[in-house]
Amino acid sequence: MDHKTKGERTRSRIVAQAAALFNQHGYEGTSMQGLMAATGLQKGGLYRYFSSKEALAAEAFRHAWSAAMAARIGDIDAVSGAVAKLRYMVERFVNMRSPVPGGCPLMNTAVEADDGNPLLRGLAAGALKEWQGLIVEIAKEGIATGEVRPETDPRRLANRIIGVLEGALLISRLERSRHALEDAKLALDAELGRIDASPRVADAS
Amino acid sequence: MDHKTKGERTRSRIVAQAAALFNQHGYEGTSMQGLMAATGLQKGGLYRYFSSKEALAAEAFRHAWSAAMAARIGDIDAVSGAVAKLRYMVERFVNMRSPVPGGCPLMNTAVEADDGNPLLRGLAAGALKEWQGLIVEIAKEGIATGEVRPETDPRRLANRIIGVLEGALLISRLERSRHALEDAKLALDAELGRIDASPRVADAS
Amino acid sequence: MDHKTKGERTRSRIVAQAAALFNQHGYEGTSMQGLMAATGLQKGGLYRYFSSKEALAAEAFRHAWSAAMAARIGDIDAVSGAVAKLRYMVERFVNMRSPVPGGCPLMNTAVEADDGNPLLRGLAAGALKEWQGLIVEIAKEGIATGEVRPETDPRRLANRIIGVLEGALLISRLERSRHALEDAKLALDAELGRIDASPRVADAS
Amino acid sequence: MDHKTKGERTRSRIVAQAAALFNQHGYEGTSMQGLMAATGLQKGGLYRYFSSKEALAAEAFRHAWSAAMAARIGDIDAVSGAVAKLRYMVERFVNMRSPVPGGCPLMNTAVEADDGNPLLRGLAAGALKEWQGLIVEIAKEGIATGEVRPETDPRRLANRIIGVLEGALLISRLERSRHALEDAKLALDAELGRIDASPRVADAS
DNA sequence: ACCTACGGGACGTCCCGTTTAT
DNA sequence: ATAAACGGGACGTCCCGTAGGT
Repeated sequence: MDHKTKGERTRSRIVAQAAALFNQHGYEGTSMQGLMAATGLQKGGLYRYFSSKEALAAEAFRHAWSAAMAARIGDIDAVSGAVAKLRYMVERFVNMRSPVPGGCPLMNTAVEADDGNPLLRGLAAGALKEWQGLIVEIAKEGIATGEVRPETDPRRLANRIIGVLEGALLISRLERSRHALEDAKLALDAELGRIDASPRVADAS
Repeated sequence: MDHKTKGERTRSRIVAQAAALFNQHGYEGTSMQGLMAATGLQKGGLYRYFSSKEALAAEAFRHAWSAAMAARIGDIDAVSGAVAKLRYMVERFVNMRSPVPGGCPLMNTAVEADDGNPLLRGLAAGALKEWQGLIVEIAKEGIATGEVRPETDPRRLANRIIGVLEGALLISRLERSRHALEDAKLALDAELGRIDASPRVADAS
Repeated sequence: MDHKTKGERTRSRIVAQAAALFNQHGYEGTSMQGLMAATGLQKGGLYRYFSSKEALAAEAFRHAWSAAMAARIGDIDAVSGAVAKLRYMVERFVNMRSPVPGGCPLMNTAVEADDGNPLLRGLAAGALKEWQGLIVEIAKEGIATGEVRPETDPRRLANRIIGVLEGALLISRLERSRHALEDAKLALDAELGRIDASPRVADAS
Repeated sequence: MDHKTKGERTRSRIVAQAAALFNQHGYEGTSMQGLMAATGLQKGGLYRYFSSKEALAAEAFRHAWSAAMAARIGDIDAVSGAVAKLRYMVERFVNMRSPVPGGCPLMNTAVEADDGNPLLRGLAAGALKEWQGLIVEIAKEGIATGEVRPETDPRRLANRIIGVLEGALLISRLERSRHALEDAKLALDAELGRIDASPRVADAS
């Protein structure tokens, strides 16, 4: 089925291994030497597939971001209801450990590249847009079906969720404790309850 | 009279100028050469005051963090009332431009140092604690005076405020727009309203 | 075909450019920084080819000395007759401008290295020997062919020529005038006439 | 009689000791540290007497040069006859060991300062002029008294003597042998014989 | 005249990212 | 895909000459 040539497999492997390094140590903090050690290839081998360290970093970011998004989305299509979908997403973010070591690639890349590398900055900006779009889409659908209060601003909601999660993640990383993340989940759950337009018996109790 | 020696003045100047560089480009992304250019000193001048790049970075972080905290605290003592103090703090965070270019030193350092430099990581962790402590103190006082609802958890409140602000800042930097920050202010104001135990006519309506 | 690798070309270029600097400013007076500026290379580039400043200075001296000797020898093989050869050599010394700026590498290096750097001193001593040897060879041949008076001491003759030329060069440099050198040529020509054993009509008059 | 204050004596001592260092290692090759060690004073002590390293080097050169000249002149006034005076001078140059270690200060300074330090170069040029002037004076007197052939050019004679001596000294230093100097003496003696206008019985034989 | 403070800039080592040859 | 060549530039140590304070 997915017949990949040997080269393609090697390339994928490099990207995955590079993603872990870049996400942990940053672009500047990752050396070709480190990449060689991690991939088991020589410099020439790496340059055969990627024209520069930056090109590899870009690819690695794309990889890390899809992996992160996949982990956060999970099997969301199987969840019914807009608010439930959003709760599901929050829950995944809080409880899944990062599929790529080093924390959230979006935060990592945004922070390092903000005053420097424009290519990576652009990729991070795009990633943010993608994540926002996803939430906006769900919210819009919820409004359309009447499940979500119509006065809800989907874009603001997206930024709210993303901001609260990323902020909590920052604190959690620094404290090496999950408390902040779990508190954030509680808060977001409450907030999502407030935009829920469907009558719930349980909540009233 | 605070007679500073020439050396002390030079040292302070180095720290301030280094703080800007480190905060913008990160520890790895800042070179001694860049520091030399920014300070107008040569190697000898720099290493006379700091035993290593890391030592200078540490001092620069402390400087950047005090500056950031000072900007966020402003004249908070002149504000009366716990909730008002917190609102004031949020307002400063959202509306002050960073006193040190490159954004929030806490976020920058935390992200870069998390999987690497332990010294800087420690400083960032300490900075977070300091900020949390400040908020906790205010909240506790508010509870003591009866101004703040007694069921409020000061620590959670602190993380909530910090997390929301930092998360919104991340988005704002990536979007190069103040919207996310301003939305965060609105949300936090509302939330602070909810922990306010003092009877307000306006709120009742 | 003499395919030089890129590195070999770079190396040669460094040596030639370094020779000019060292010959003008001496070993102590030449800095790696100056060499970097002159060659357009950075530390890494220089130290790839030479293990130390001293090693580079040694190579540069060898280069400067060959260039100086080549200039002084010129097309001496085309000149017939021992005395004529010597006159030719003197004439070249007096009239050629130094192929490497900064004057005679032998004098420069000898003076600076005499009470210091033994490596360079040794090279200078070797260079002197080489020059002496050249003159001695010519003189011996002249004696063998009967062209030069048999009582001539080749070694003394060599020192005489070299000493007079170098001494005159020293004065010329200090006076920034060619007079001393030209007077030295006149004197040496007369002296060479006196060791000439071949019957000359002109001389007899 | 020559009551010097303590300070004046210290100053003279510094100059004498510095002269030895500068003459051996050159201006660049001599460090303040070395001067401290040689004089037994601290930096502050040195700077009390001389405003800079260069100023001290200048003074040191003047001292070294007078010492050298004094050694070469010796008790020349007691020698009668211009040619005899010149022979005497040559003899002193060849046989006296340098009163300041490191060889002839004129050659040393001229070579190092030629493409660099203008102050020292100027002093060396002045020293050469002084030496030339001395010889010129003697030659002129000789011509006036009829002892020296009238067609002799005093200036050329001076350069001839100085050049031959300095050239021979250069070779001698490099060979660590007195041969070149002694050969130079022989040659100069012969040459001085040739400008001698007074009838000599011995020469005629 | 000592001693320390001050900032400059020397030389050197090591590793970086890239290119090339094979 | 390896491995060596290439040149860039990082950080660091040490000593330099000078200035002040005591």
